Amino acid sequence: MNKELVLRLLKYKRLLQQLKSLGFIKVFSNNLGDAIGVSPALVRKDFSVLSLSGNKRGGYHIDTLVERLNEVLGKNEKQDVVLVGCGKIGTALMQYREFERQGIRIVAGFDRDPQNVENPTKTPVFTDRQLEEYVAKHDIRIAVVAVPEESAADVAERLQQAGLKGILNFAPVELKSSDQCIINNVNIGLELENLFFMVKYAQEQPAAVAPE
Amino acid sequence: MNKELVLRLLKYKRLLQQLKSLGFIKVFSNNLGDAIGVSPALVRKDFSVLSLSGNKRGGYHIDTLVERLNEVLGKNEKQDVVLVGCGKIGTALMQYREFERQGIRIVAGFDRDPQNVENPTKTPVFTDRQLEEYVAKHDIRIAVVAVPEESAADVAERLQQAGLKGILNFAPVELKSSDQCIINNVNIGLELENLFFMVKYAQEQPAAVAPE
DNA sequence: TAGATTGTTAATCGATTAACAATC
DNA sequence: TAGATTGTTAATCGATTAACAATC
Repeated sequence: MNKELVLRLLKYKRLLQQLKSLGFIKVFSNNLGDAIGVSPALVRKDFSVLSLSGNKRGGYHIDTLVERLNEVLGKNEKQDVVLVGCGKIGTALMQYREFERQGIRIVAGFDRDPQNVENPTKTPVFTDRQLEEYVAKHDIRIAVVAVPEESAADVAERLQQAGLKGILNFAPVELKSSDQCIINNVNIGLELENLFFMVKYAQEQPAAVAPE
Repeated sequence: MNKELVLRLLKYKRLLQQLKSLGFIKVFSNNLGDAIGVSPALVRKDFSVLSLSGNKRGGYHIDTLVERLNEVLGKNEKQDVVLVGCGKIGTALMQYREFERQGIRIVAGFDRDPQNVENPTKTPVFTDRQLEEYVAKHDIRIAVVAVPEESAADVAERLQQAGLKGILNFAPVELKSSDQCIINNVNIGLELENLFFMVKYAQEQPAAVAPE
């Protein structure tokens, strides 16, 4: 179960739910492959790993797929997270509609200086000194980190000490996963620099580029 | 030149600049490897691809590395971008300090409804009807997209029509690169769902997890 | 010199794909 | 039946790593 595979499964799931809501009943591996940008063979392989099978002629039954994907990916589990760092990015995330749509809820924010946080939402924002207590009390497993670069490493350390199991990190530092805690880094600046380079390079050497 | 390699090169560059500013003169492949989380062999391989060489005993000279990396990655090129969609995430990005630190500048924002944009910055926000004109006039190559899911596909289409070469997409839809235009998707919800799964899975099957 | 590190080759590894028999 | 699609195996591909000779 590597990250890429899981991301594909999540994409299948989203897509299938959409198809279902549009009234589709079945789907072929090449439809799915086209839609998420992989080969039909890989789609079939992924499904076979999940012991999902289709019909030799009629493709896959969407309901069955969705059901099994929910089973594997864990549908209605509690998905509560805390947000550490309520600056511009942080508060934007507090209002991010997509989270609730995916069943994810930011239950509390923490900031070094909660007074200064412009918080138009109902989510409470506490001083970061209460972090450990809150996390323990509410059995929080996952945190979103949106603090400045300087504080990121310390915050991550504290979160791991507090027993958190997963961190989604927006600070522009590459934090490393440990056995106790899995960290996903979203490095916006890096993505954009990468894009600049890919574009420049594609212009110089039209043939040699392999996006994604 | 695949994406992973470019990301590593960007990370080397950042790290080396930091080391340099701390007064370091030289560095070994295993220092760099540890720092960015890859094997020393890969570091040496990457450098050898760039025809960078070190000293059999004394490691690599930081100045030489930085110089060559700037050469390859294109140091002081103009890095102007436009922002399409000035909602919560969009305006947060307008104020994102890390961009200017990396020499990236958001020169203009566009929104369907510029009146409603809370814009505490000097960056002008225009109506999206002016997008094509602005982009042509200022020779903009790259756009950051932070519009709602529903509009993302249309906006991407318009941007490609307008001749943009690269898009960094924050809308929760997977947009696909074409020959004309490279698209990097940053799907925050997906990253977080992924994290939830990885954490759950790691708990269930401690041995079988491979983060990142 | 002895020890350490580079540079590079060959081996490994894992993921993806081609291809095709099975079969609806 | 003829045609299309699955399910799976073996081949391919590319990236990473192990290992070691070269050498400072």
